[in-house]
Amino acid sequence: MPELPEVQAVVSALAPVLAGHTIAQVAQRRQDVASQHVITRSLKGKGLSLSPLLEGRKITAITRRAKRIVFSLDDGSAFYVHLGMTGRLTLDPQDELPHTHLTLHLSPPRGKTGAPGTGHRALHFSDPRRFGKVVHLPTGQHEDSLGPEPLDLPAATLHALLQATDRPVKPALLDQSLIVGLGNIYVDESLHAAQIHPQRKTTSLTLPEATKLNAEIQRILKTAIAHKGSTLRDYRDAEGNPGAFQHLHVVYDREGQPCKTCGTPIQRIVQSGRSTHFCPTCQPRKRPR
DNA sequence: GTCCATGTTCTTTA
DNA sequence: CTAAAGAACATGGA
Repeated sequence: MPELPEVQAVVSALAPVLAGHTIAQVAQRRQDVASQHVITRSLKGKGLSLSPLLEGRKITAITRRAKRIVFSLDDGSAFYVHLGMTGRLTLDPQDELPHTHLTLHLSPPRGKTGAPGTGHRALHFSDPRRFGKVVHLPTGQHEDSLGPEPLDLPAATLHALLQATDRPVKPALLDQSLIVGLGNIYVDESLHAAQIHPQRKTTSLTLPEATKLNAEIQRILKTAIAHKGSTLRDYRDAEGNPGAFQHLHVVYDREGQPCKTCGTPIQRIVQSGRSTHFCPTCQPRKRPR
C-alpha cells in the first residue's frame, strides 16, 4: 500500500509528534523483522536485535527517502522502516493489531512532560505479509542504489534517465534505481494523465512527452499527498485513518469501468508480472497528430 | 479450491 | 552486457 504519498502521510503524522522523544524500550517480537544495512549481499540475514542499538537513543528527525521512513538518532546512526505491501506504523493504538512485530516505547523530551498529549508513546509496527522491514543504518552508511526523488526532479533529467534505458515505460518507472517513490497505482495514473501508453519504449519518448510525464507525476503525487494517499485495502496512516485519493483514481483498479476522461472501458494488461491499467483511447500506442 | 494484492529481490531466460 | 519474465517471500480477501 505504501507508495510515496502514503509513506509521506505517515511521516507527516509522526514527525511533529515523535521528534525529540527517546526510545526507552524496544519490544521485538520477531528477530527477522530487522536487519543491518549491508552493501554486500552475502551476509544478509537472519535478523538483528534492535534494543542494544536503539534503547537510550533520542530521535532527532523522522523523514522520508523514497518509500522509506527514516528515523535519525542522536548518535549519528539511523534506521528506516519500509512498509512493504501491508506494513503499518501505528501510534498508541487502542487495541494492538495482529502481526505486530515491533513496538518502540518512547519517552517525551525533558521539560515537556505534563503538557497535554506529551506523555509516553508507543509506536507499533505491524505487517501481516512481512514484506516490510526495519533496517539499521550505522553512522555514515546511508544511500544505496536509489534513484532521485520525483517531486523536485527537472524534466530534462527524467528525459535523460528514460533515454538511458530501453524498456517499456511502465516497468521503468517502477524501478526504484531509476526514480523512487512510484508504485503500481501512481505509475498507472501518471501515464494516463500524460497520455502515454504503458508499453511505449522509454527511448521513444520525446522531450515534450517526458516533460508532460514529469509534470503529471508531480501533480498526481502532490494531489495524493493532499488526500493522504490511497487506501485500497490495508493502508492506514499512523492514526489509523484511510487515505482518500482512491476515489480520484482514473485507471487504477478500474478494469472494464469507463475512463473518467473519455468513457472508454479501462483495460488491464500484465507487464513484468504486475497489473497495468490504462485507457486505450487516452493512451494510444502512437501519438495522435 | 482459485486468483489477486499499494513491493522488493533473486534467478532464469533471451 | 542488458533486460524481460518468473518466482519467491507470507497472508488474507474475494
